[in-house]
Amino acid sequence: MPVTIRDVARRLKLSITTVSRALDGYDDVAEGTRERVVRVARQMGYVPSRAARELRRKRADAIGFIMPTLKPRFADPFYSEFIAGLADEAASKNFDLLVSAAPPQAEAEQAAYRRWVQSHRVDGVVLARLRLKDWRVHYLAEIGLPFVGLGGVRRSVKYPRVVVDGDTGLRQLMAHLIERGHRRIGFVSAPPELAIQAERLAGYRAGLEAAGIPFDNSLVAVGNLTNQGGYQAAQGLLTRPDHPSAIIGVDDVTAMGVMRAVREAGLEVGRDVAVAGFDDISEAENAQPPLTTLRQPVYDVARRLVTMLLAIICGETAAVSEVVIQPELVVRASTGG
Amino acid sequence: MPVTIRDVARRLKLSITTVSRALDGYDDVAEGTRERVVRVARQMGYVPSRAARELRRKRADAIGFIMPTLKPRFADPFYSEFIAGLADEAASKNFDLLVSAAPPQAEAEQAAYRRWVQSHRVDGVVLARLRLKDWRVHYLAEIGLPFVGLGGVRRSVKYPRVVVDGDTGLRQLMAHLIERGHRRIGFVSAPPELAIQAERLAGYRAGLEAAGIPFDNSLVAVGNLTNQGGYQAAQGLLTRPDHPSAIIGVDDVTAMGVMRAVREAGLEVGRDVAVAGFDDISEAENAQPPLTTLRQPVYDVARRLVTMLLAIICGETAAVSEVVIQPELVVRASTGG
DNA sequence: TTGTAGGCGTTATCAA
DNA sequence: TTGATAACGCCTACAA
Repeated sequence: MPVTIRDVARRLKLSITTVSRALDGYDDVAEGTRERVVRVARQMGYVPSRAARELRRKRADAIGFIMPTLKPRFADPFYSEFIAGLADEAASKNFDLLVSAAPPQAEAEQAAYRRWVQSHRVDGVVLARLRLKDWRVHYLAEIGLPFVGLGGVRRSVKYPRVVVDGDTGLRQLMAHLIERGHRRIGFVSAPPELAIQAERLAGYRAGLEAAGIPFDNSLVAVGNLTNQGGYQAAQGLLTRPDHPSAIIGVDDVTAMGVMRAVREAGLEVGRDVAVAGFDDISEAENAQPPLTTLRQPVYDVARRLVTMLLAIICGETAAVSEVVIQPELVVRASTGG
Repeated sequence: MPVTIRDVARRLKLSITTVSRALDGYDDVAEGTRERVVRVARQMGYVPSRAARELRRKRADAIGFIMPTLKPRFADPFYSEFIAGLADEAASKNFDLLVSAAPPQAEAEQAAYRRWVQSHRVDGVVLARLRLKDWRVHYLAEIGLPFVGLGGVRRSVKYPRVVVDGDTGLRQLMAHLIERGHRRIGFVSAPPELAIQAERLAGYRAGLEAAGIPFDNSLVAVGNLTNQGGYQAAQGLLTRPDHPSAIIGVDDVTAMGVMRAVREAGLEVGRDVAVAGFDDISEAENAQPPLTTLRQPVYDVARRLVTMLLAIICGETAAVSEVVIQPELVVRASTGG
């Protein structure tokens, strides 16, 4: 049986009210009493019951994150780092992190969010992999559950977010490739419904335009953010006689698949075909050849998101509602660096 | 304001007792009443408050997992898949998964576990990356919080676990390499305090013995389960004139670092030096050359662990307390396959 | 500055 | 088969 606030009060011959207030740092408690209370409470190993507190305060002291998973096998390295960031920042503020998993846009995804919302299990959620039309945004806004998003469209519903500027990032990357002499640059995209896709494709197109190169739709192949998807899409691009001399993957995982396709086509990455990605997962640096990419500070972004979310939950209506982070172009050998 | 059990009772002109019992499926409720209760409750959108239930039942309906992280950057692909498995299985049983992160053996790790334990935030925890002497095992056993472990020593305290048989796995891998003609086989280990390390090293040694090759301690280099660690350790092994003709990484992440070192030494993986790992993370398959490894069904292992844990929590003292899973040798080009 | 008491939404005990 | 009622542990008006 854990020690409760009553036990502490009894021991001190004080009321539970006083103990409670002393522990919570109210200023209407005599300094001497507060010290005694704090000392004895700690010594007795008192820890408030979160269930009771939650019931009373109607706050779960927890936030949630639902990982977008694609069966049967899911191991996007992005998310382990992301979750570590969420967890660390939440813990530092004495919040817990609940994690669930669901395939995007499936019924299971709705069920997962609803489960938390309806049972008041979390005080807020972090959204990742936002879609251009995302039911989650409308749903959460409507029911009034605090949430923040990693990326997302700027037009529609406004919500607090951290945006890693894929548009600008891709312009830089394009400039880099064009400077290297590439004119036919392929792009293996994400599913079109994703916000990052729209943003990064825009950057890709802007990069072409800036160099006066006309956009050629046949150089864009659709992937699915997996290695396999990147591989297949790149194969399509490479089997053509006039294949592109450079291919950008919308993320690193995709780009790794692209590299595989290039090699299997009997071409050398970095010499015959330049390849680049987005994220800078650890795999990128250790690839052969190392992958040029746009680095995204995933861990820090995650912490930042939690900071923003907790500010909302705790009622500090922070003015900052959109943080834009510039990805860093990391040039490696895959683009002949 | 969410609808409570009182609202449902009032609407039905029943007592909250009856409603509660009807919803929980007790058999002392008239069939007709139960149907009405269930229908109306659903129609009113009633969802029990988890906080209240938790307070009353003294069960959190949640399990916890603390990711072992190494700052400043953490992105072990193993854990995103692992967490997906934990989350899916937990959700299917209507449990939530709490995730935290802490560097192994640091003070923060103790703090993280204690936080959950003392405030009764979780009904049980899943342990990964067990150490030979692991304070967590003793701590949890002592306070009586249910837990299960992925791997771990067999001798000491008994606890329910899933073991991926690294010993047998490494024997197979060794047999494969020896059959390929390798006699000088290096091993880049994990930190010695880890249980998987002891187990896999034992398999390595047994493999040597089976072939009548004497154990040479200088062929074992210490890594740290990171790419960088594998890289540096392998460098040490490769700078010697009589370098090994094959090097095993204690896990895939390590092996990827080994491959990098081999290439940088001007040698070709698979031809000059064979490399193999353990886990079969997606990176392994897509590596250049693809990495021979021992496949571990991470997602399924995670689900299994949760199943075992929930059985304990729910009082079904399942007889099965140790599940042994055989890893599958996947031969790829990195060992000249 | 401290204490009394009511209630958060459930479940469980005991009567009816 | 159903209904009062008492906890569970905490917070917070309000009273002293």
